[in-house]
Amino acid sequence: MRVEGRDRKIAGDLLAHYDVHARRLPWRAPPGSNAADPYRVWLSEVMLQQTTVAAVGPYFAKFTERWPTVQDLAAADDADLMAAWAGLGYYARARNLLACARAVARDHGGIFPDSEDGLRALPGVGAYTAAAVAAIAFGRRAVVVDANVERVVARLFAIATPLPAARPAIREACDRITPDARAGDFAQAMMDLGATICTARNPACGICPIRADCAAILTADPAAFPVKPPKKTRPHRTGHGWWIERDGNVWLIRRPDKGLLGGMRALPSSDWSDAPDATPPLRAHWSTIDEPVAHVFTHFSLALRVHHAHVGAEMTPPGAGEWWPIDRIGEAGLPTLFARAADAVRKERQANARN
DNA sequence: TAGCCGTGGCT
DNA sequence: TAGCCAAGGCT
Repeated sequence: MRVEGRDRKIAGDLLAHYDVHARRLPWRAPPGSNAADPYRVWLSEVMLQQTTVAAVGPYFAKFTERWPTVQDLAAADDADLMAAWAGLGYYARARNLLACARAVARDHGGIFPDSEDGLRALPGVGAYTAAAVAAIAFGRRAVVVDANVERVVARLFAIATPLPAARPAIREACDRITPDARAGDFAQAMMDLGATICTARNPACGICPIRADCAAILTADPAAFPVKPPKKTRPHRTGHGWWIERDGNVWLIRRPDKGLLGGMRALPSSDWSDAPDATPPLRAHWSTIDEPVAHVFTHFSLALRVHHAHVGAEMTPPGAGEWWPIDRIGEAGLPTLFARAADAVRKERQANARN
């Protein structure tokens, strides 16, 4: 697609602004250098999927220190990697991250493919991530459309069609304004703009570097773009979690790879339904913590009732699992729901000790 | 294709 | 406070 006229001006103005105001982020090459490491770009892009820059920061630092190259990551132990990801959410990303690193190491000699198509074929790399890595790490011209770009473009051209029907038009418009040179900087500039100025709520149109070319700013409510469909209400569910303790250890299981919190260490638990099975996994003298652990997932909220019991040295719970030292529970890599459950047990323990 | 899949911060 | 939102991918 040719870039000309107004479209060329938009990219020029945005890049000029970016040259001065680009956010300094750990996964970005220093200004003026072309040293973007594909491994770090890919890792950051996966971590940033549906996740804020602030949340990613410490995880990116931890991962790149522990696994500096894609070969190091490919050689990682599955459980170690899942534990390192614990708390960041969307755990399929971590499973795909490992599968992708191993594919790059095994099938590509440890070198990331430098084309969108090649990247797109890797596990966990979709249209957005393939375009972003191709542009940012390899300087390819690629049309990079994430939620930021979607918002910026929808406003720039006052696209009134509701999402997701507007996506083809948004992508076409983004293609038109994407320059042949510096496509990676352009993509990052668009995302910076969406994150800091053209925000979802209360956009700072007064300081926007491309406000002169924005159609939405001429409307009564620029923030009304893009038009979004109504959201469905989130159902509430309940469940039961079981803290089984023996000799200073707690019984942890590994959840199935697919589904909620897939592949993560966890307490044994019921399903999350309106009428969860409250049958304990073994016979013991059970106590129940008064206050359920409240947790909100993407598509439902949960109240987890936490039960705890001690068992004898001869007792092993049914199913696969491991005894984990309670004083090192922080290293188990529990997802947030179960980390909170463990915390609730610890607090109850302390309260009882005072009585 | 629309539902599934985490978490924490902000308003 | 309850909902909204964040550099999406998979099925």
